[in-house]
Amino acid sequence: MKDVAQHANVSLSTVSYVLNDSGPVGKARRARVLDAVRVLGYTPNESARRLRTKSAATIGLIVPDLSNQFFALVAEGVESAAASRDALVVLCAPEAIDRTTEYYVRLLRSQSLDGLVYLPGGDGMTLNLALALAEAGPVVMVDERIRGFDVPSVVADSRSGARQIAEHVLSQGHRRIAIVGGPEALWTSEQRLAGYREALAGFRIPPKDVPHFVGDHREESGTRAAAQLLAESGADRPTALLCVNDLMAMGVYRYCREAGLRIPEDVSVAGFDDITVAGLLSPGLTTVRQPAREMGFQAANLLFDVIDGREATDDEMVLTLPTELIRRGSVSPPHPDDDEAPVQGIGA
Amino acid sequence: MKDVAQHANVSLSTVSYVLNDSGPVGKARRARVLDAVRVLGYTPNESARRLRTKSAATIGLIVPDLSNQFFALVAEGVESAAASRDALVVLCAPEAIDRTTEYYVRLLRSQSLDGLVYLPGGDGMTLNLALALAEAGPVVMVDERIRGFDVPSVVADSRSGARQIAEHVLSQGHRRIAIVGGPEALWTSEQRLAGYREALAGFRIPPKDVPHFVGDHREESGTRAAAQLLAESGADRPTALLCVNDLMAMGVYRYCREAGLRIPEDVSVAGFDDITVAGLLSPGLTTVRQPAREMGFQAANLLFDVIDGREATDDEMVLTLPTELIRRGSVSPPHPDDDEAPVQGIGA
DNA sequence: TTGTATGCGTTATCAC
DNA sequence: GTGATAACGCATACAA
Repeated sequence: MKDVAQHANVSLSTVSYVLNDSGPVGKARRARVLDAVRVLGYTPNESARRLRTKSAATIGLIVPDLSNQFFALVAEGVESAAASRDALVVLCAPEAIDRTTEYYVRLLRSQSLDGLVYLPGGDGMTLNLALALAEAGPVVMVDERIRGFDVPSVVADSRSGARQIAEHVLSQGHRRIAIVGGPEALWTSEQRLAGYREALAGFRIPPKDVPHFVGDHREESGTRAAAQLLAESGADRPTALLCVNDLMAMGVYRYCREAGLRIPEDVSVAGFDDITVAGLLSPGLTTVRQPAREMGFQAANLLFDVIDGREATDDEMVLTLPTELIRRGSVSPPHPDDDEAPVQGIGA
Repeated sequence: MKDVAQHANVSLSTVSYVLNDSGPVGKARRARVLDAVRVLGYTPNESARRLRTKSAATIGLIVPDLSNQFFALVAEGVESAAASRDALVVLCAPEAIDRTTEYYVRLLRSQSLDGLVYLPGGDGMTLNLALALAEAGPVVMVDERIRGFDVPSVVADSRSGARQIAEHVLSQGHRRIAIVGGPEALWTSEQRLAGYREALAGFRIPPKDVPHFVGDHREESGTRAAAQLLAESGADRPTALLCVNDLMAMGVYRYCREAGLRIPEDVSVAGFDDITVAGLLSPGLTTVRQPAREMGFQAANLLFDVIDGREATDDEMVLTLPTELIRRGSVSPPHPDDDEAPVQGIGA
């Protein structure tokens, strides 16, 4: 920068002025400076700028698991929003190494990140973490909320989505339903459960009659769920499985394939998320679409608003994006005559 | 830090010394400093440190598309390696906004990133970009290489993987094969093509007899490929499709489903990557597994080696990880009697 | 409108 | 062993 000033015969401040037009400067001089910048191939040193301004034009993104396409899409949305504002995104995928709350707080402070987009994973400790984080700097949450602690957040309308898909399943005639849920601490798990239950209640089915498996959102956990819920092949076996995400529904598919159960003839399956594969499974997975990329995008924008002081930080600001029921082949009316028991009857 | 020094009754240099043990310091004083750090909750200012040391403990990751699970896994690997060395990863997903070569160069320089892991996408301009980048700082490539310009890179053994899967298909009896390729500029496309051709040559099938569609690695492109390659239902219609990645194979599945073609009865399909969904499709997709996470991990480690001067930067250092053929249901012997023409014959 | 001077929080080079 | 002190590259209050 010194060189630039010299090359343009101006002082350092003048250069600084034109670079951030933070001060008035004559046309001629400005041109000279710009020229010098180009000629010398000058690139401002962001580290110095940060040190001086305390702001980094950089946000952090905490995401549990990039191999889950839903999360990956949220990440893309965040990146995209950041990019459109020339901000950087530093990626934190805690899955690999175990990071402590302290780690993130230090990250936020020591790197002088402007803020954090926080997409809580499956584990616990989210509350403490969020608390500590929000204290250390601006934080907005995506896809999840934490009860009792209101940071701004953008979520999808899980509850209504869950209600819709459950109603769809019920309206097909299913009455023996089981739920493959997510980690109990999560707001989304709770919301979707609530949505399911609303629908169930509408059909006068008491919660006690609805088995509930607690999964962890991963495929393998869906397989375990199916193994447990579909094990007994008696008349009590559920005819439909409501899964709180597509990955676990895929796990159910896997189990069914291995167990020789047909979808949807033997059991109907419903998912949540509408990740790409949902449409490619056979049969296609009936699910609820969440606008993943959009959620990430909005979340980042919200964060920038908070950072720029356009929103009150401690406001209980929550953006709820609409979900959409996607009907495909994995849900059909139940076929009682395909159940083992009746089959025996026929055989007799 | 000043506060810490004061609280511990030592000078700033002493504090600095204990914090990076970059100098000898008495036990008592060291203890006092550490204590003060804890009490005051001191967090070093990384911006200042960077300014001073010119090193950021931060690398950049350029990745084309996070919604492709293969890329997402590579990203996870990179993140994981970085995390284990307490380094940060800034994410760049160029898909969203169009970034110029210049942008990345400036990124590398102005943010004083220590280096870049570069995973080229589908588009062109990779050569110029890589050139400019490598000039601006340490760069290692993952999954791809650029001919004529040797930066260190870690790749999977695409060629041998492609040969294996093609041989598998051929050994099932297929002779009318078509290829769903990737962007022609990419090294992987070329390698896989070469692998296919080696196998084909082994079975005395001239390249001219093998239709070749140029895709872009995205699912939709696979659908188009299938539409084109499988359009004519005559005796010339290929009985097997070799796809250079799973996403496009999924596109083929989609086309087949909509066109009423059965897999593998009417057409066998082979993929590449072995992303999660490959095993969940019906029938399972026969494909070649690439160690995606491992590739990212190794790439980041290689980058750190280069940064730390443990490897010659301009060395043609390339790490080739093994691939593995995964046989599932999407490839079976051809069923000539299922072809339309013979069917007519039978009907007559 | 433009230049000068100071400080941001660290590290590193010296003397002590 | 330890402590002053000078950069690092930039932004800005203030003087000119």
